[in-house]
Amino acid sequence: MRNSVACSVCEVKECPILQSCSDNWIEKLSELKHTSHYKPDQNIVHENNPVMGLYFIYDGIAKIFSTGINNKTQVVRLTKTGGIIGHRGFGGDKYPIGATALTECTICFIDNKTIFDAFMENPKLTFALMMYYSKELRNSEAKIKNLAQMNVREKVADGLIYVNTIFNEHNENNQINISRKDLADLIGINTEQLSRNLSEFKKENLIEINQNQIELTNLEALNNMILPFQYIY
Amino acid sequence: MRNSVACSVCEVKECPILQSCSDNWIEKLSELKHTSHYKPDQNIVHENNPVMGLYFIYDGIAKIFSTGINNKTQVVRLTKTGGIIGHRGFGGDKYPIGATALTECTICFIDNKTIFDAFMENPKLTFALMMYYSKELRNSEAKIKNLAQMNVREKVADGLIYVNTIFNEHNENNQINISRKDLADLIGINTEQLSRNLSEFKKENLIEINQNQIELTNLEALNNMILPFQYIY
DNA sequence: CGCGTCCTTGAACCGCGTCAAGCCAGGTGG
DNA sequence: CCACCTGGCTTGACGCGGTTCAAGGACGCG
Repeated sequence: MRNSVACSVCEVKECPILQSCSDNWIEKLSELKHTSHYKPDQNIVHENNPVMGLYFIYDGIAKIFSTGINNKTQVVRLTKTGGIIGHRGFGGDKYPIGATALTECTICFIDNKTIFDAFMENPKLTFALMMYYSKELRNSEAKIKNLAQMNVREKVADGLIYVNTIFNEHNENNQINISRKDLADLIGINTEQLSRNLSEFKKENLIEINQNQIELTNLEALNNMILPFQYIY
Repeated sequence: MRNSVACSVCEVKECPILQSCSDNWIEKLSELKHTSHYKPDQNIVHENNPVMGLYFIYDGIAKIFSTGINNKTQVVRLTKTGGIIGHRGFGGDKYPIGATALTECTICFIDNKTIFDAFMENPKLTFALMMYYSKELRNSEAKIKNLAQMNVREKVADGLIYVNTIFNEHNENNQINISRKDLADLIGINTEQLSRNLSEFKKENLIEINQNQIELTNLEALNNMILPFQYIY
């Protein structure tokens, strides 16, 4: 179930948050953690399950969602290598969200007690996680404003760019591999509107579609579309 | 500019977050902090100003907002006694939001360096603030789902209840004193729709309006209206 | 009294969600 | 190999909800 200690240490050190710990705590965490692999579409966290601890993503991309009235899903965000899942539930008793793998994922789980002890003895760890929260909160509130003020066309452009930053951090090829449903749930619109707008974008040569996979061929134009929203916080 | 030490200590201790510090740090903070008073409508934090530190609300209610495209304001949340302003900017270089007093406010400011040192020497303080972030994040994401899934009528009910929890924590009289504009900006709709829906609520005896001040006379009915959204995270 | 600000109400327009049908690719079984 | 089914994607038509525009009322202030 758990890898050799040497390898585990290496893994913990690769997590930007966890490496804020002191050396002896990194070793400790490497022994106490629990690493698992997930296949695409596999469930990582079930909605409303009791909070058991935190999940640190070593590798892969996952969607975080929450199910609303009449089973309408809202994809809250995507998260990937270096990200955390379950921190929202921290301080509450149930995970307010569910998480599902979008790609192959390697994820490390650390239980409540262990992580709590680590916090108390590693101020830098707590501080690092606090900074993570701070960033998440800014993102979340930016999203509130976007949802409230953008029209559908702008939301689609915004969503495409967002997904692209997750899938192609270093602008590899600007291809994104995500289902229309997930994309629509992320943007907060229905799949039909999404389809319509993607078709328009295609006509305008902003994107290309090959067997349902979207390629952003004119990222700049998409960016310009949402520019007015970007720098006004 | 600063009160007697004794009184200051007392103030710091009254802040639920700050009292997580060790005794000597509480004294230290009492000396280094900077307390100010604000009148209604007075600005506390300007949007896009550089981040100088954190504001802890000793007393009063403030609105946190951010200005979007063509000066459309989004009121992100209200905050009151015991709350924090500016924590969103922490880790960034500019405050992503602005803050304005709604009532008379007493607010204590602690600069970046001081609070950072406090974090490093008081794990419990960092942890307490992290929990505060965690809660804020849950609220923020609940709001995302509400904005995406509620219709206007439900949004108004939700907004009224929210404002009431801020103004009347202990169900004093269920009267809320906030302008239509602020309420509309908080809910994410325009003032006209707000007016219409308030008029409807009035007809249905859910609220009463006396010289523009709203009283929630049937809180239960309002709660039932948004019940389906409440327990589904 | 006149003016400005905030709130309310009405009417018209239109963006977006919903419903319905068609398309396409992949999988299964005869 | 073809027939059929299924699930995801696309496109069109329609109607409702909500935004916008415009005008009028209530109230405070000089």
